Amino acid sequence: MNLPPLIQSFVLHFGEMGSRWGINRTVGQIYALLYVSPEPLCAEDIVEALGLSRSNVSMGLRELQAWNLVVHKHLPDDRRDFFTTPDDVWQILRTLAEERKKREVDPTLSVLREILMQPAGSDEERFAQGRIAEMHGLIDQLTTWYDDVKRLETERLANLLSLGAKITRLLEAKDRVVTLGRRRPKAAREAGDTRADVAQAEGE
Amino acid sequence: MNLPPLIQSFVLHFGEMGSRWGINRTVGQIYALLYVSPEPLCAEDIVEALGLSRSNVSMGLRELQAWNLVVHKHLPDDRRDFFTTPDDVWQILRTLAEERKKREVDPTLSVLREILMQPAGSDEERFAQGRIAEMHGLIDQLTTWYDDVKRLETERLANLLSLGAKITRLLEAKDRVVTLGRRRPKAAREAGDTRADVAQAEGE
DNA sequence: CGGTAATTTCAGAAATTCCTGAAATCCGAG
DNA sequence: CTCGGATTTCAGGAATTTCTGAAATTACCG
Repeated sequence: MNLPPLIQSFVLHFGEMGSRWGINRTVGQIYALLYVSPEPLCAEDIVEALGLSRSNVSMGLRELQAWNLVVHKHLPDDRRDFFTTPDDVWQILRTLAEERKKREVDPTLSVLREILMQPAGSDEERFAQGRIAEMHGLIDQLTTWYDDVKRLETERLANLLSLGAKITRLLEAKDRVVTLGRRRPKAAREAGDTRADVAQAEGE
Repeated sequence: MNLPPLIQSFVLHFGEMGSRWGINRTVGQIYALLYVSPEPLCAEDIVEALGLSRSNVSMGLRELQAWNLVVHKHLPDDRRDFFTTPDDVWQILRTLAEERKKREVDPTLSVLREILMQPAGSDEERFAQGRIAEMHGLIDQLTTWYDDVKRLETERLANLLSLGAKITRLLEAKDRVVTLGRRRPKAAREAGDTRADVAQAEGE
């Protein structure tokens, strides 16, 4: 590996973390390298920087493409493929979440639903179904929330997070806030909420 | 493996998912089994149900204990160790999040901070530091939000999630809502927010 | 068409992770 | 202290995952 020490630490740590989250270490390293590079890189650049075999880099890039994590660029008058990451880290996070949902969460939900449809032949099985239903409910709520939030642009998403704290305090102070907007007609919501709406909804 | 088919599918799927998220397959299976069992199980029960070696089960349970994911029970007049999972799935999720934060997220933040402290010797390194700073910012915001939310009891956490959707609409309609409470003195915040506070803060 | 450079494929080697059985340790009871 | 059941440890074998080099494929160019 032939990199400035500062970049090398990042690449190595990122690879390490990747492998703890089920992502192949070298794929993580490739991503980290692309992430911190000012210009798009071609496969050969990556081979030189990380000291991997050409074929390994090829497989890694293909993996990253399959995850939509990488942007493919063509320079004019150059047949090589160049790659970068998106500029916006929030966008990267969204993509990662989306892909993992598609590959792992959604299939899990349908497996759980299938299990819940099966007839239980014993108390043991009935109990298990109860537990599985709880888990299904949890995942379902989380994904519903996620579906809601994922479309937000970066800036709004960041805002929502920093707001999270304050909403928390509201909830602690006053349970009824959760009825916010729940019984108001669709048309009114689409017209845009205002501070008055908030106060009104809370007061219901 | 010697289990009712319904439970077996769950255990197998859970093990499979575990392994995709960096958790050893059999550890995942052990957890799944404990999760759906109405009574605490001892190591020998697990050996029989899953067909693993006794030592493997021992290592798996120790791993789960290290992650705080398992509840240790002692029955009177029985020297064996029995294990269950917490009843509340949200609590399980919290524990999982907490442990992963401790082991992976926090160390990552400090590695990134360290990298950001180093003097950059080239433009390349300076650029990389900029990117790393963005990533640090992202993780930092997420963990701040998480620290805020993690203390919520189960019911409130569920409420917050279902609220997420509606807050989103507020944000879309009206940016200014994000100033909510931002410039109010600490004492006022600790006294607990009220609707009037919200309206006042927004009006600033 | 060849020629050439880039990329991909894939069988097997290398590395890593996981699992096991045998032995060691622990611990309460007698 | 000794016995016996429960649990843990750990070296090495098994299984899985990752990586590589050689060969194949692709695609552009003259």
